[in-house]
Amino acid sequence: MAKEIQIFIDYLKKKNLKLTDQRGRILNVFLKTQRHLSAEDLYNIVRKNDASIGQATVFRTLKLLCGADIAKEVDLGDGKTRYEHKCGHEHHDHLICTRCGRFIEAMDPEIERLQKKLCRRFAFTPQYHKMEIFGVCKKCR
Amino acid sequence: MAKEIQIFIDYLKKKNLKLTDQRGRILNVFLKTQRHLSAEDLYNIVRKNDASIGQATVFRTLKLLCGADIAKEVDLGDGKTRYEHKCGHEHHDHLICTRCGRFIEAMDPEIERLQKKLCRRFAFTPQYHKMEIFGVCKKCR
DNA sequence: CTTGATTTTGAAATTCAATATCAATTATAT
DNA sequence: ATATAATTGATATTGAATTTCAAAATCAAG
Repeated sequence: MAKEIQIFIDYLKKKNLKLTDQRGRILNVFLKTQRHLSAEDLYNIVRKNDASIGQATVFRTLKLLCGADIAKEVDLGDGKTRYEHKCGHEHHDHLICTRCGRFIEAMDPEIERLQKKLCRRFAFTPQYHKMEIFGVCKKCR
Repeated sequence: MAKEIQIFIDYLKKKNLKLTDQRGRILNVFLKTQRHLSAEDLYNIVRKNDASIGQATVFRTLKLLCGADIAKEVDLGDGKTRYEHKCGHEHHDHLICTRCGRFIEAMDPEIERLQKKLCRRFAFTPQYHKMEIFGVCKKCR
C-alpha cells in the first residue's frame, strides 16, 4: 500500500502535479475499499472521513489513479464506470451474470498468450485489454 | 438482408410487438450503412429519407435490434454506444488504437474455444462476450 | 519568511447520451 | 368496424461525467 502511494507520487511528479491532502486521502480510502466501486460510491465513503471533499475531486483523482496504473476502469454494462484498484490483485477478466449482476473474476494465461499472438498478427502493440463474458452464473440457472 | 428483416419480424411477433413503417425503415437504413455507428449517426442518416422520424424511435429500435440479435452494442471507450449489424459479419473482437481511435476487427477461434472452457470451469453459461484490446496500431508507431 | 507563478479545490453550472412521459396515432385481432 | 394494445415524436428528464471559476493551497526562488 505504501508502494501504491509512492507510485502515485512518482506519477504526479512526472506530470508536474502535486500530491495534495485530498488526493492522498482519496487514494488511501480507495485502497482500503472493496473493489469495483463507482466514483459516487467512493465519494460517499470518503465523505464520512472528510465532509468537505467534493465529488469533482473524487472523479478527477480516480482519473489520475487510472493514469498512474493504480486503478482500472471497469464497465459492467450499466451506465456507470466502476473502478478497481490493483493492490494485491493480478490482471483478470470478468464473467458477468445477466440475471443477478454478480460477476466472477477469472483469468486464463493461455488466453492472455493468444491475445498477444493475435495482436502480433496485426502488428498491433497491446497496452491493456478488457474481456467480459456475459451469461448466466451457477446460482441463477 | 431479407433474412434480417424476417428475423426482426419473428422477434417482434414473439414479444407481441409490431413491425411498423418506422422500424422497418430504420432497419433497412441500418443494414445498408457502414458499421459501428452511434444512435445519433443513424438518426441523421434516417432523417434524410424521412424527416419525421424521432430520435427516441431510433434509440428504441436499436435496442430492439440488439434484442433480436441483429445488432450488437460496441463500446469504444468514448461515452457513446456504437452499434454494428451482423449482416454478413461473423462475431469478432476489436483491437482499438489509443492514438488514432481506429480499430481492427479480429477473431481467433482458439481464444473463443478457451473462453468457453474458462466459463465451464466456473459453471457459467456464456451468452456473449466483449473482448477489446487497446494499444497502438501499425501506422501509429 | 515573502513573493509570485501555478496548480488545485469545491460548489455550481453545464454537457450529453440515454430514458421517461404523454397525448395522439396506428396496428392487429376479433 | 371496433376495441385493445402498442407505437410514435416532441419534449422533459435523468444521471454520470466534465467544465467553469473564484478562492485556496502549493512550491520554488529570492
